[in-house]
Order: sequence, then structure tokens, then C-alpha cells
Amino acid sequence: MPKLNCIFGVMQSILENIAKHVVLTSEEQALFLSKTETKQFKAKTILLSAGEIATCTYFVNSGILRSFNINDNIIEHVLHFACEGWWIGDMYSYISRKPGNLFIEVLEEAEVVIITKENHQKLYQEIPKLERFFRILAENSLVSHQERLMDNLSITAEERFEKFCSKYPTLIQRVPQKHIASFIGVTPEFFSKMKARLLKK
Amino acid sequence: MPKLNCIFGVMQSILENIAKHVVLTSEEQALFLSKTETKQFKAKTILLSAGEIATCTYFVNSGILRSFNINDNIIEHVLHFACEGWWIGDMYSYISRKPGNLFIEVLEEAEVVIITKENHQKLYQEIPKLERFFRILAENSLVSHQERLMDNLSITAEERFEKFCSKYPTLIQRVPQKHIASFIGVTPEFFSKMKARLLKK
DNA sequence: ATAATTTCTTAACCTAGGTTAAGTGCTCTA
DNA sequence: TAGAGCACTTAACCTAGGTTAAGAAATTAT
Repeated sequence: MPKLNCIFGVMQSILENIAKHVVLTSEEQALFLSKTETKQFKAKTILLSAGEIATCTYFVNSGILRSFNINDNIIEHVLHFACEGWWIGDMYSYISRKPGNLFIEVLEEAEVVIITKENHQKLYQEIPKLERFFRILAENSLVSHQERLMDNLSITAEERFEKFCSKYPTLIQRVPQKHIASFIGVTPEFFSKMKARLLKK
Repeated sequence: MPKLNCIFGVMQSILENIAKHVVLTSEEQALFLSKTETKQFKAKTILLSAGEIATCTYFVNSGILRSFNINDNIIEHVLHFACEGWWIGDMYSYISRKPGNLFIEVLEEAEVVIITKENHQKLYQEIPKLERFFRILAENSLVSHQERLMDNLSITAEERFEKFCSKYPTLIQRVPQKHIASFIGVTPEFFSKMKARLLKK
């Protein structure tokens, strides 16, 4: 595996991601990178478990992660997928410093940029522009959660599935369909039934 | 109606709200207030309609507003309530500058602090600390939307109602129950049935 | 390759919550 | 103070999606 390429890829990618919303000088870029750590994880690795306090935020350079919770009936619910160029974490636990409800798991071997809460806060002090970046990130995420919330209330599972397909076409091939079912808000059995119904058309 | 008291109340309130997360000098406070406008609205006033571009964000000093959308079947879905000390708006439309899907309506006569997008952006330039404030606001809002999303997938309408009651005890007395039904994600008829069932216990 | 484990499918049956409709209050407004 | 809307309730009936269970297919590990 061409490690150097990967590392290079990562670094570009997270800086590019930031550059979408704020302009950092090259010193600031270097400072930012010095406060991050990049790691490889194999599939099935659990980066965070429910009950733990989330001390890090993750940026995915390659591979796929998911966040999910497990309710009293031992049923998993996928909150989020994150593949190349996406951020993921347990925002509740991260900002409140209380034990969270989310698990974060690697679904497909991944290279992940890790920022600890400590470093994150130092970065806010040293590069105030990052407040703006993470504000915009949170606002965009909020908008997509609002949309998903309304979709769960006002459209059918079939329509949600179609939306998912057009929004995240690559994910369908890459993650087990039971997780997509969960993200959409139906059981794997119903998802399977629904898929068969759609194929007949 | 003691207009001066009201105005004074508003101003305190929004500055107090900001003071929860960032410290402004009194010059900055004055600058902030100079970029806002406070207005009274009667119940049933529509501040924003679906299809329009949201050019303002609202902070509620008194009264109650709600945001909702209307789907193809002419059914309303409440996204949000906002009473004293809450912010409300159509974040999607506001940040994308595209026509939104939300209506914002006054449910109970209200005094509202209005910030236009233009002024908001000037404020970001003149008081960069506000980036931090609105970052934190967006992050908190994100967390509560994530929780609501998971609740809609993993707990029953009855449990959601109980959560609503303990989270927003004052709203139950003040808002027509059909809107609470909608917020929770059930029809008014089912809500009524559920309430009767709960009273028997 | 082969066993072991996941994942996916199918099908019969079940239920939370939706729909329709009719009736009973409210509460504004005239 | 009437009466025109709203807001709420009740009840019969309906359906999207859940549950259970068992087998088939695909992965993964040995």
C-alpha cells in the first residue's frame, strides 16, 4: 500500500475541505495539520462506544464509517454514514463532555484524520477563522438533519429510499443494505420487500 | 401596553442569550443592537412563506412562533416551536439563498428581534466573536435535531409525547394540541386517542 | 476449499398509527 | 348573542411497515 500517497491524499483533502469555506495561510495550514493525527483502521473497528465521552472528531479521507445507537430492544439505528471528505463524530457527547449514546464504527477500511477536543479548542484560539468554518459545517449539517426529519414524517419509505439513492449513489454499492434500511428508518425485512417491489416496476 | 418595558426586555434578553457563550464589550453590544430591529406581531401573522427566500433570522422575546412545511397532501408538519429566548428561521433558505419550504407563523402575539442576512454578515465582520456564538447555537440545534430524528425512529409516539412534556412543559398549555401532535409526528386524531389512553392510567 | 458467520429474501401474520366521517364543543368576530 | 369557524373527540375501518421464523446466498475466517 503506497503509504506516502495516502498521507498526501489525506492532508490535501482536509485542507481542501476547509478551503471550501475559509482561506488559511500556509502557516495556518501547517499549524492545523500539526494538531491532527492520521490513522488507518480496519473494517469493524469501533472508534467510539455508547457510554463513552467523545474526545475526538473524525474526518474521513478514505473508506466508510457510520455512527449509530442501540435502543432498549437491541435494535441499531444508523444516524450517519461518512465516506471520503465527510466529518463524523458524536456531537452531543463532544460538546457536552458527557457520555454519549452513539457508536462509531468502520464499515470499510479507512484512513481517518483525528482531531482531539483539546487540540480543536487550541485551534479555535490560534486560528479564529476556524470558528467560521465549523459554524458553516454545523449549519449545513443542521439543514440536512432538518430535511431528514421532515422526510421521515411526510414521505414514504420508498420515497426516502429513492432520495437516498440519488443523494448518495456510491454508498448503495458499498455498505450492507441493512444499514441503509436503518438509515432510512425501516427494518431489513421490509427494505428487502420494498426493493423487490421496486424491481418489478 | 408598556412599550418601553418591552423594548428593554427584548434587548436584555438577546444580549443575555449571546452572553451565555461569548463576552461582548458594551460597544459591541451597542453595535449588535444597532443592526437589529424589534417588532410586535399579532397571532396568525405569517413572517415567512414557503417559496420565499428567507432574508432574516428571528429571536423571540415574547410570544410563540412555529416553523412548518406543507407537503403534497396539504398536510402541515411542525419543524420547530420558538418561545421566549429561542431563535427561529429557515436555515436552509437563509444559508443557500434559495426559496425555502418553510412557513414561519406567529401562534401567540409576539415581540421578535429581527436580524437581516446583510446585517448578520456585517456583524460577523465587525464582531468575529459572533462566529463562535452562532457556531455554538448551530451545534446545539444540530444535537437536538439528531436526538429528535433518533426518537422518531426508535421510540413510540407515546414516549415522544412524554419527552415533549418534560422538555417543554409550558408549551403544552400554550399551543393548540394539533400542532404538538404534528411536532411529535402523529395525526391530531391519533394524538387525541393517545391522550385519552394516557388519562385512563 | 470448507466451515462458520453474516447478510438477504420470502412469507404469514400482527399492530401502531392513519383515514374518514360525524358530532361536540370552543372562541372569535359581527 | 348569534353563528361561523376552528379545535377536539370518538369510532369504525384501513394500511404501511413490523415481527417472527426459516431458508438461501454471500462473506469471512480457517
